Amino acid sequence: MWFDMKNIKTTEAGDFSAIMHNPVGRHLGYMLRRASSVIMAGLGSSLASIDLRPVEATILSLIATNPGCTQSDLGRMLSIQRANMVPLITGLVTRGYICKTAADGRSHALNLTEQGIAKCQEAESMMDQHETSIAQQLDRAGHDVARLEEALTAIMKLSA
Amino acid sequence: MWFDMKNIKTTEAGDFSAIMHNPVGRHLGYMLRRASSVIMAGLGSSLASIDLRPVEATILSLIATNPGCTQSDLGRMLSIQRANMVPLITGLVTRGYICKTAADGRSHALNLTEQGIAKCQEAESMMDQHETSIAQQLDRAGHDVARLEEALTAIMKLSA
DNA sequence: TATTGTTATACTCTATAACTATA
DNA sequence: TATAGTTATAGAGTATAACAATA
Repeated sequence: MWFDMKNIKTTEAGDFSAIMHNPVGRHLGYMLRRASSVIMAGLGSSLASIDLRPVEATILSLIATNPGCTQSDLGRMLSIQRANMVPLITGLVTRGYICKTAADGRSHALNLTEQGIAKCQEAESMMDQHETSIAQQLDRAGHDVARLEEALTAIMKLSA
Repeated sequence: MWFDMKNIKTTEAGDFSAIMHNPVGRHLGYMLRRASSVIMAGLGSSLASIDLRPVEATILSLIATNPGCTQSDLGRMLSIQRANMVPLITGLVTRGYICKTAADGRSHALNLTEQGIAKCQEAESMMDQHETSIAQQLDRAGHDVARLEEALTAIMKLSA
C-alpha cells in the first residue's frame, strides 16, 4: 500500500507519516508499479506454496498453450531478453517440468513433461483463483475490471 | 509493448512469434507491471537528460512538498525500506540537491538546497509534461484516466 | 547476414539482519 | 521498548557484449 496506515501514530513534532502531501499518487507510472507490486506479491506468496515464481508459472502456462515454442519466442512474448531466459528455462528443465527437443539445429522446441502438466494445472488454478478474487474485490468497489484491462493494454502499446 | 510487432516476420515452421496465444494479457499483475515499465521507461529517458532517476525526482518533489521530513518518512511514503533509502539520500546530498539538519538527535530534517529547488522544478516540469502527454493519448483512445487512477488506488489498498 | 542459445558481467532494486544512538 | 540511521549482504531482475553453431 503506497500509504501505510499501519505506520501512522499520534502526531509528533517531526512526524510526517500521517500528514505528508502525496505527489506520488498523481504519477501514473508509480501508481502502476505500486499496484503491480501489491498484486504480484499476493500471487507470489500463493505460488510459493508450490515452489514456483510468477514468471515460472507464466512460462509453464505459455508452453501449455503453445507447445513446441522456443525460449526466444517466450522471451519476446514476455519482454525478457534471450540471455535472461537461459537460467529460467534451465531451472524448469532441471526440475523436470519442461523438456527440450531439437527443432531447428540451433533452437529447441519446448514442451511440458507429465510432471510439468500437473504443475501447470496447479499453477493455473492458483492464478485463476487469485485473478478472480481481485476482480471480485474491484467489482464490489465499483471498478470496471474490463475497462481497466483495456486501459492497461492501451498503455502497453504506447511504447511501440 | 508486451507483444513486439517489430519482431514479427513471415511465419515459418517453429516461429511462434506472431501466433502465440497469450495468457499473459489476462493476468492483471503482469499487465500492471508491463504498463508501468512502458511508462517508467519513457519518464526515465526524459529525466536522464537532467541526470535524475524517477525515484530521485520523486524524492525531490516530496521534500519540496514536505520540507523538514525525514528519510524514514519518505521511505514509508514510497514503500522503500530504511536501509535502501540511505544510498538514495546520500546521492542527492552529495550532488548538493538536499541538505540534512539535525532534528531529533537521531533523525535529520530534509530540505532542498537552492540547487535542489531548481533541479526539482526542472524535474517536476518534465514529469508533468510526461504525465499530461500520456493522459492525452489515453483520453484520445477513449480511456478515462481518472477512473484508471481510482482503480489503481483501489488495488494499492488491497494489501492493507 | 540474421537468429538461437549461451556465458560472463554489471547494475539496479529489493530484502534481511544487525549495530549504534536516541526517544 | 521503539525508532532513526547505518552497514553489510544476498537475492532478484535487467542490460550489454561477445561467441559458436546454424539458418
